[in-house]
Amino acid sequence: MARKQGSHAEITGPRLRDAALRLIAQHGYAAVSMRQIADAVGVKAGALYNYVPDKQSLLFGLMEDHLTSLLAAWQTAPVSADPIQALEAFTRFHLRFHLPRPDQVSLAYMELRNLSPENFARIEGLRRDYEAALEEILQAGQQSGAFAVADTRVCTMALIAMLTGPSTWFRDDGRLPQAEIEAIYWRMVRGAVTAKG
Amino acid sequence: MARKQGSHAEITGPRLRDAALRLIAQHGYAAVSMRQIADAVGVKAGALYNYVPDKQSLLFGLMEDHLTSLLAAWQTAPVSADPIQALEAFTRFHLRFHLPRPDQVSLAYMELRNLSPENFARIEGLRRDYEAALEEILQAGQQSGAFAVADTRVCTMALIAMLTGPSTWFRDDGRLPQAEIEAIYWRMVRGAVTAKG
DNA sequence: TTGGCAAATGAACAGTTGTTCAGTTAGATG
DNA sequence: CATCTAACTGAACAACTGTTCATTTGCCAA
Repeated sequence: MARKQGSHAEITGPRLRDAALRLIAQHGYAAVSMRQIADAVGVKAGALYNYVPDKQSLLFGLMEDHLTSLLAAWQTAPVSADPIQALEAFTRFHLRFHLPRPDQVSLAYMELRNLSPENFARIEGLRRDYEAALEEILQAGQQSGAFAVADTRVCTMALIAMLTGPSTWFRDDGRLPQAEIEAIYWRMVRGAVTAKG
Repeated sequence: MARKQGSHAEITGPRLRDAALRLIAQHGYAAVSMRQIADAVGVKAGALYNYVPDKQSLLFGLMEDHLTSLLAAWQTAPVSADPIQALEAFTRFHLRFHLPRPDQVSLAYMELRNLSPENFARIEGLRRDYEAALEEILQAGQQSGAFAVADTRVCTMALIAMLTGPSTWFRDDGRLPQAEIEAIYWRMVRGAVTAKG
């Protein structure tokens, strides 16, 4: 059989990406087979190749989509000339964007090693662009005297690692609501960059 | 051929674990085959089963070794009654233990999902024991008024995520020596827990 | 009603997977 | 020197891998 009802391309395509994202986030790229993904979609393995040229492109597409939409969302975020306000905006933006997307975060951080060299370079470039946004805020605050940061590069890495952590364990029905998570993390971020040496 | 010189068991065993650790850290558990590991050891795949019952036990053993030696090392670390000093000791201990062991850190954080349920529970228990050490310090400091921490559990996760980050990118011949990394991170940690709300 | 075509199937391809085990080898032991 | 045995090989197993493609299906438009 084929095509049980109406045109399927606009349904199977997104379903494929959804299933792949979920399964890869759960078990890892190498541990998930195209047949498992096809099963989750309700289709045979061969049909997947109507939507994706190969498994590697599927992974790359998921990671690229995540990072480009992250950067696009950041572009529309309000910027502040005040470094403290800018850093708070970044902190809250980062949490609000990442907490509802644990699967994408998982891919972005755990599947880098499964990208081909060319694909890795492109994803890494996008990630650097995002990190640069934070580092610019830190540099501005350092120059204005608002922050006391020993090394903006290291501080960038430290803050992003800290702020990305909760997407591993945060649950909507968990002990703390998202607003409180935001408040807790913002207080820690502010302290980390304003501490006098 | 077999046994080219002397008894091999005490040589091949550790070499197996070394090769497996390195390869799994680099490519991931599911992406590394027993034959690849055997190649790195200089042996055929069947020989590995003289040292390990199966692939899953190999992964579990590597992770368990790492976490038990982490906990053992922490046991011998000096404890301070002063929360600030205790937190600094933990910070420096964590960095000193993890920075030279990037492969073990990679396994401990990325391969949890490849453990069988029983093995996962045991590894997760060890990790909780370690996290508890930090949380106890935070609780003591909160009660004594030395720290201003909104939630010790969240703060524990945040600090460990931040402090484990550098083992991804730190290099001995990198821009900053380990002592400076320690200083930078300790300043950020101190600021994060002492910031007034 | 007919033809066109998007969408999916099912079989096949050539490798690879973890694991087992009878057989081989070479160093140690008597 | 003969024997023992730890250590390893090589082959085999059944299952699974990503990917291709001729074929089939069933909706749509003419």
